[in-house]
Amino acid sequence: MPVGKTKEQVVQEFRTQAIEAAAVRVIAEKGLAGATMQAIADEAGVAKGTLYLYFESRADLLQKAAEATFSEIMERLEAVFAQELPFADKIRALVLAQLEFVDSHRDFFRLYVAVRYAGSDIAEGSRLERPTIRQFQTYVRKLTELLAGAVKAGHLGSVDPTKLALFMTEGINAILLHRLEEAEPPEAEAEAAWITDLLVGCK
Amino acid sequence: MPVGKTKEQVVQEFRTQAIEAAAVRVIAEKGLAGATMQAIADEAGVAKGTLYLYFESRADLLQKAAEATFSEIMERLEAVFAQELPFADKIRALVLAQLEFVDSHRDFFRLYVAVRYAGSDIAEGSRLERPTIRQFQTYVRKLTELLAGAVKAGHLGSVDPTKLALFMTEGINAILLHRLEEAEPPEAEAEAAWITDLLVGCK
Amino acid sequence: MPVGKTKEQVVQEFRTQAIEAAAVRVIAEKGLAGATMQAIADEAGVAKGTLYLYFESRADLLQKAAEATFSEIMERLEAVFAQELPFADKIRALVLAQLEFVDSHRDFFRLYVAVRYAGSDIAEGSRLERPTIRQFQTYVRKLTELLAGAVKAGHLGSVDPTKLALFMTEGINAILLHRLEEAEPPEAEAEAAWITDLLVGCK
Amino acid sequence: MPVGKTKEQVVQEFRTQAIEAAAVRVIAEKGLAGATMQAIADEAGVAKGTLYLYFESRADLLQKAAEATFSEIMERLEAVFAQELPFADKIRALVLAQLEFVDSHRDFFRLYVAVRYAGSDIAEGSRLERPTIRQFQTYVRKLTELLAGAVKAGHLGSVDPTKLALFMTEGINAILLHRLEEAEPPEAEAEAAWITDLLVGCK
DNA sequence: TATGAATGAGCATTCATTCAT
DNA sequence: TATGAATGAATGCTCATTCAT
Repeated sequence: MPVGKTKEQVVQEFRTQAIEAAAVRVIAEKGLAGATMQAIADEAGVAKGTLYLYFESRADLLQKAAEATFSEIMERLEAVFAQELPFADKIRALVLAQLEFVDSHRDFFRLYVAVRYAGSDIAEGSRLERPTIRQFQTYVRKLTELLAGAVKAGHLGSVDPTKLALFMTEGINAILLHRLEEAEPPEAEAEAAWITDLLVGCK
Repeated sequence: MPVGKTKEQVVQEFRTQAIEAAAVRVIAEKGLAGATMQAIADEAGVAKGTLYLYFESRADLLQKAAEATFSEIMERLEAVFAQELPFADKIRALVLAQLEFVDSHRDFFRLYVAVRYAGSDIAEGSRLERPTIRQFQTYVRKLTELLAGAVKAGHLGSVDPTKLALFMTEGINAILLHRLEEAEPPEAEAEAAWITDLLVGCK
Repeated sequence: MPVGKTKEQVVQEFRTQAIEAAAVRVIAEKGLAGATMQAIADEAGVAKGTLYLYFESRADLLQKAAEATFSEIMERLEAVFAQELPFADKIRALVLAQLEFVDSHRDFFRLYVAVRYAGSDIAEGSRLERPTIRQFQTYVRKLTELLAGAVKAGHLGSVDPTKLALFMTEGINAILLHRLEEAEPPEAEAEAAWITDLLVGCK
Repeated sequence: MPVGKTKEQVVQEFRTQAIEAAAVRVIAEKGLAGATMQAIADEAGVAKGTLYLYFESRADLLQKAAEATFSEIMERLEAVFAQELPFADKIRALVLAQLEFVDSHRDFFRLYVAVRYAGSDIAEGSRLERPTIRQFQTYVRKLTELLAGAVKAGHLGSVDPTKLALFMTEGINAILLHRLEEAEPPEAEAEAAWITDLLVGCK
């Protein structure tokens, strides 16, 4: 196994991640418009030109930074989906996973919002592929399947599972955003509980 | 009665509104970053300099455009709040009002999102007042009061009404956004019905 | 004599002078760059467009305003030149006239300076004729003649009278500028006396 | 010793001076209002954006350009002040230094005048420090001290030394300006001689 | 590979000038 | 004659991107 090559790849990957993380921090602090290449380079402790060795353009960098961060939370959610759990417990676990992630990654949300809602301000038009959105859609699809199963099993009244999935997702986001502004947010578990009750307590 | 003066005011107001509407369309089409003064002027069919006769700056224009659009929907929602209606019907009416507004103002949402989530990219820092956000908060407060009453009256399980209000609001937004992308969205009434059931069917 | 015509001319002239005076005040207060057409129109209490009924362009307006103000002081100096006076007394009278004019027209100097030193910022290139400079040159010429006579008569050492005239003129300006910044400038007579002594006391 | 660092500093300083020199030439040719960033960049043979790598703003650039040029002549004058010379010779040497400087820096005067008289058109209000004016005042103060000593020693009649210093300075400027327009100006020495006689020959 | 000086297209904003009323 | 809304060229400035070192 060619160790040199591997070492290079490791370095490459490390740099890439460090820059993406820097971008996330800058967006969190200064907003999307404040996330200039210079600001990101400064935060990452590299020169402006270096960014172009790892990313094609600003849009590409922001895109990938978003992707990376999304991947992190998606991984956790996938883990929950993979567990064998009763429906209500699964919902609660999903909500909890999101709450905990946001609690420990307060920077993340600004980026989330930037990508989710100002997408075309990042990627020129809707020309570029938006893997981030695809990740989001994957999540929604899985949630939809979960809900569809629950409807069939009689755990839920008969609603369009896709729409309920969307409704839930954004509703949870609202709570996440609200938590970010609360001085002392309640325990994540308690919060997950009432949200679950709201959704699952309905017949 | 100074008729001349009135005429001027009418023209002034007309122009102001036309420019605001143009801004909303541009934001809808090109995003916040694409809403340059030139683009807005072109869309409005006036010269760039003319914008500055009616607005102090780009931030002011975007702010006012957002305000104006928000005011339109808030008016409808206020009307619903003012009606004497059973709780469930009121919720349904609120949801319906939002659905109908978005159905007939497809441009609106991009602006809504821009203001709600990228606010600081419009107004430098939080220096400028953000009346739009205040309007939004007014709505949330009224909804909160409505929900608090319902909790007290036993129509709802015991949840934090503020959080439920936020949850509902964003959940509804998700459905609104989804409708925008649907080729043939279902009847607004049907949609309002299941959302209401979801929220109110819980005990 | 066609009275109507005359009346119109009187109004025309009155307006012209009022606008020129407004321009002088604005320059005094805000500097040359701050003397926009709008600012001048506001100060004059007329609409922006009206300025173009009396002047061809901003350059023309500023030019004429300068001319008018220069004419005022030139008139006084001409009167002194016309008097029959011994050399030293004439010099003293000239200095005194300038001191008194500046004392009572504090706005004037800013304009003087603007025209004298930033000429090409008023008139595009040096394309436009500069009557103001001509007025200034007329004054210098007359002073030169006076000095030439004094040299011939032995009242002065043998210097180039043109250069002495320029030297005097700017030297006096320095004193005028300095007076503008003094809280309680000395009597104009006293000032005129030492300046005259300086120039005439030389053999 | 970090040679690399030094090299960078040298380049930095060289560029800075080249741009300042370009600014001086543009002001000399087109006046203050014509000295746009584009014009200065063109004259310097760099792109517009490059100017902002070396100067914070247009005001900063013009300010520093003025400062640099002023420093050059001030250095020469300081050298004269530092010499042990009889009063009259010192005056003559000061006048001569100014004449020679202007003879070899014909562009300078337009800038001098711009800074001296239109200062507030360069720096918004009196917000920015005006080191240039301070340099000028330093010169006037030193000259004032020299003159005060001469009055005490009986070389001059009893005049206010400050005012005489101002008078001299501007008077000399007039001669400098006049020289600029003369096709074949006389020897600088001869000119310095009569000016000195004028000032010192008075008792 | 890493740098950061240089570039220049693009932006918000101002203001002299025009012209329909 | 007087107005001031409309215009758009021009300005100072920013920042994504390139490239010589």
